[in-house]
Amino acid sequence: MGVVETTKTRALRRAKPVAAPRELAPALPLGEILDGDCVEAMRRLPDASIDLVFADPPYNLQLGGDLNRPDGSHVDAVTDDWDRFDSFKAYDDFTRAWLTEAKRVLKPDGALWVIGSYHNIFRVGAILQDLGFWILNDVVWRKANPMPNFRGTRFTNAHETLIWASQGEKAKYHFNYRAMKTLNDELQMRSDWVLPICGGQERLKEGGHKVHPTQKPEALLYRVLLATTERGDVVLDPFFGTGTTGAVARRLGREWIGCEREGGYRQAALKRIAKELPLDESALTTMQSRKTAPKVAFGALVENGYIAPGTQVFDKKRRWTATVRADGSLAYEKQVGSIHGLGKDLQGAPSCNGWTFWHYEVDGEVKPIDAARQLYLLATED
Amino acid sequence: MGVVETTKTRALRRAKPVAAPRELAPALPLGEILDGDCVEAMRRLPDASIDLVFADPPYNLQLGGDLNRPDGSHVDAVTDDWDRFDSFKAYDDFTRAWLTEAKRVLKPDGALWVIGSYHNIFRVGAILQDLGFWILNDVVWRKANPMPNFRGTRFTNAHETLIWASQGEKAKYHFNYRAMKTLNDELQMRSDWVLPICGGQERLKEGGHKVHPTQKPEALLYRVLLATTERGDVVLDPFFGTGTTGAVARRLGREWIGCEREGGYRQAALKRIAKELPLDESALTTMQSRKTAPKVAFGALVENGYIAPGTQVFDKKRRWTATVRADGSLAYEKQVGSIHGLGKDLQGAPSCNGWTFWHYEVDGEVKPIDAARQLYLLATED
DNA sequence: GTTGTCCCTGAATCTCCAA
DNA sequence: GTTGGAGATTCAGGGACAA
Repeated sequence: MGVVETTKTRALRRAKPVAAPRELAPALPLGEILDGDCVEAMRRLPDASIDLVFADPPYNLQLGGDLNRPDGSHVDAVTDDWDRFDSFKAYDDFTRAWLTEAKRVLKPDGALWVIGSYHNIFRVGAILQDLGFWILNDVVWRKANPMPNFRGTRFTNAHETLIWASQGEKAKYHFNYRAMKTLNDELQMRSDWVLPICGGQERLKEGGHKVHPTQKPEALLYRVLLATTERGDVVLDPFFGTGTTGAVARRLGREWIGCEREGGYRQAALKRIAKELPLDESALTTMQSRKTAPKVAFGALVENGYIAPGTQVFDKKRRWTATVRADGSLAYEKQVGSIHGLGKDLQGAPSCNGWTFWHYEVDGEVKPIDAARQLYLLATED
Repeated sequence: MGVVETTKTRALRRAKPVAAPRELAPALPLGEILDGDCVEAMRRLPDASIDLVFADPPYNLQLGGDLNRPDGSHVDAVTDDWDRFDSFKAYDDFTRAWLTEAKRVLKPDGALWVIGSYHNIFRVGAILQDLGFWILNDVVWRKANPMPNFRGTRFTNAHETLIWASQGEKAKYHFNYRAMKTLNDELQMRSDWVLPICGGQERLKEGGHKVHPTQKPEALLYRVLLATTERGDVVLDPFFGTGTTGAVARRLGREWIGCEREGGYRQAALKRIAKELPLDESALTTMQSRKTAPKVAFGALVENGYIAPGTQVFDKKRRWTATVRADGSLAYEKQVGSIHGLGKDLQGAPSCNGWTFWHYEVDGEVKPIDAARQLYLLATED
């Protein structure tokens, strides 16, 4: 077992040139959504060709009748055929089949993420252990705004579980420890992540109705991909849906491949991903060493979309204009640092409050980045 | 399936008199720690005799010392050269054995809690589903102060997972919804609980060393028992350790039975529990949900003068104003019905809680008619 | 522009009891 | 076993619209 830390050597070896990624992997259908059953689709991929599998399989919810809110309104539940299985046995067979293919296509140092709820995650976890995957962490997505339990019969089901696993006990894997620590205010990133559910502008809708019943928030994929892939890595999502994985992969400069049976989802995903703009190089370079680490949770603003990676920030007199990078660090020419550290260095000052020093434009207005922090604090207040 | 709420009837039926609990359940070794292997020990208990099982099973898959096969034979020490199949197989057999006994001794409306980490919880969860247990919630214990990941190779493992399950899909179970809501500042209790790990005064030590490596915090058991048992219920802990379950059960006026092989743990547990003082009756009275309060017919309020016949009642927006009739029915134009039925019909809703839907004026103030019921309940208590 | 209110919605295994 | 009536039950965020 062992972590392959992000090193320049490794980045050079693994990262595919942005200009011509296909030259190094001619057989891979990068940026394509494979039609049909995911097991069959994965069979078309070569062995040991994928860096990361992210899977959001059907949960097998086994819902009973209708459910109404106390105000009488009806809850729009997941009733799709793709979530129905005849028995645990049928679900287990299905799970074993797709996990087996996932294991085959993954590189020896590749990794797997699966997300699920208590309906399915225990079965998935046990089966992936049986297949030889080695669990590295289980991660809890604590929903900031879950649906309540309307009848007062149980605890509010306020979280979902992700499993992160390597190819085996002795297998290598990739973990961007520094980037995670930077993102988490210089504290180690924990196994519980508080993130809002997918709604608002981010939620894909057509004719006023949600396109997909279980669209995942981009912030979740953002953290997964930033934590466990490098630029140019190939990410496979066997249950692509409306393409959250593809959209975030493209934004972060990762290659992606999807599998999806439903034509409607495929169309929506392609349209969505086409609109996504890859971040530029300097925004994507994440922290490599302790020395350059920012000391604040500026990264959380970036992760949650309050400040986009690539945003230009500048001091009030516009003497310096720096670029926001994906992990919340800033880059100015060849200098890199936290919002505080870089501001201090550029001014040659003994210290600097980056929150008030750096500004950005929002809706044509210049504001200190502290304004974004205030918005974030308001939104995440307990 | 269904929640059996705390009713006076049920409390009377279930609760054993504090003075002489054994008279009603002479065969149960209440307040005792059974020696030996937990499966064998549980075999000594009668069918359908236990209200709640709380289990904190061993999960070190590399230690065979805790493993016995279902036939009673001992599993040899697990060493590195064991292949993973044998290791998982042995753990699964062990898990199936104790869960099978747990299911047998539980009453039809009893429930099971298990706590574990990613090493074992997926196997335990899948097996208990296979045995017919019905998962009600998975609950995340989010540790306020987890041990950091010293080597920076993974996410800080900052949580453990609990599974709460009933005897089956259609089985009844007990959930003190109102008590949980009260405990959580009048918001529904969620499936993620933030609690500190066990340390300080609470942590049992002997000669400066902790007595048990995985002693659970009492706050965790407190919440579990308060949420899913009543006073006088019998709680069984098959992996008793140093007796956190017994200590909290005693404090909360629940009966307990433990199983523990290690004499040292048994001694420490008995000593600890003896020091525990049961809370007095008034401290143990928890918030009752409306469901569990004695039922009051709206007609009784009219009959007793809390609402006069002829009173005008209306919804919050005053879309409809109805008249209270002498028998407790409501009349709106040509429609007549109960407080619930008429509210439902007028709104065209699938259902309606008339107590909160209808309002009336009292002393110039608009109040829901539920206010009158509260007054009535106060006046007729005991 | 700002504040307040109303309305809608989200992977949900969501009632009990008598007849 | 089923059926029907009585009765109990919700949190946070976003968008639209009014004041």
